[in-house]
Amino acid sequence: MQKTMNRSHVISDKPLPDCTIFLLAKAYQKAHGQFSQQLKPYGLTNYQHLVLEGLWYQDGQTAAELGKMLVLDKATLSGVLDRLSHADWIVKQPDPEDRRLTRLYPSKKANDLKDELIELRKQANEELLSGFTLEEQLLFKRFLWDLM
Amino acid sequence: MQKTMNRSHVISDKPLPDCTIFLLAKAYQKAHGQFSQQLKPYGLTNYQHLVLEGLWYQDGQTAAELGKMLVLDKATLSGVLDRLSHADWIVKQPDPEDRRLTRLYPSKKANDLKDELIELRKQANEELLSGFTLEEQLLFKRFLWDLM
DNA sequence: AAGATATGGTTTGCATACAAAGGATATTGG
DNA sequence: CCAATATCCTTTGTATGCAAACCATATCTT
Repeated sequence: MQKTMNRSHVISDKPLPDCTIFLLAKAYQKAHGQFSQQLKPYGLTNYQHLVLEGLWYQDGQTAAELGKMLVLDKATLSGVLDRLSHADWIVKQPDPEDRRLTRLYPSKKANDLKDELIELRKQANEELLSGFTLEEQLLFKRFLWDLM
Repeated sequence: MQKTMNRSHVISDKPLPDCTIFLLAKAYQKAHGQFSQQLKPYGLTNYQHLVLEGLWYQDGQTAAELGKMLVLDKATLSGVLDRLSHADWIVKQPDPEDRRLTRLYPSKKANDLKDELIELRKQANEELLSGFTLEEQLLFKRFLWDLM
């Protein structure tokens, strides 16, 4: 019932070591998990934080614009925005010129925590890459960037 | 400390380019999306395929063992296994020695498609990394590996 | 052996991801 | 000017991801 070990040359008893998709998933899983822990005290999720950063970068955006910028599906974004506005992190304001549009703004509560929350992300990134040299970090980010 | 070039130096009108967590998420999003498209004709999802690979690598595993191997939460795995067995991709067999355990086996249907499905993953990985040199590919995988 | 504890697996609850359909609101073409 | 079409956003349905609560079943302790 054992079928030799044709493929999947094991590295330290883990399988699929040659599957980059798997590695990507797990690297993301780890980064996501770490950051979400740090966001917990604020009652924010990763995507909610991401949306806030998007709005700090450019407020008054419509949901569609934000979705393009953050590469988020409209359906996904719709729910995130809903929870963000209910928790008073953002304000949804219908565009008077085109009533299909909803323009988005960070709330006062969000702006009061802006510096703190941006710093939090920076530190999370540094922590994530702390095992790499500066050169490796740049190379790694370039690789990720090129994948998109 | 070293907060030279602040954040968000825009590259081609996209924000947060210095956020590795974001880049990781999007790289994963892309890889995941591509592979899931290729799996669609088989009626399999990425995680379902992953579980099958895990069982081909070592069948008769318990859900807990598989979860450790694939770094999947047991709650998540529970649902995946349920759908896999309902669609006749795997067989759940309670362990007679310890009735808490459920041992998992690929079904005949799964084994008949084994080579095809493994090849599919290989090609998806090659496609994903096709823009990189062989050296870059190795380096990139090493980086991902080191993150875990 | 009985109670406490540990382990395996499922279920629940909430937050995504994404396809697909739907509703409201422009815009456009004849 | 109106029907066809396009756009924005929401809703629905399925598949995760993970924490937490929950059974059932060992195992350990006394």
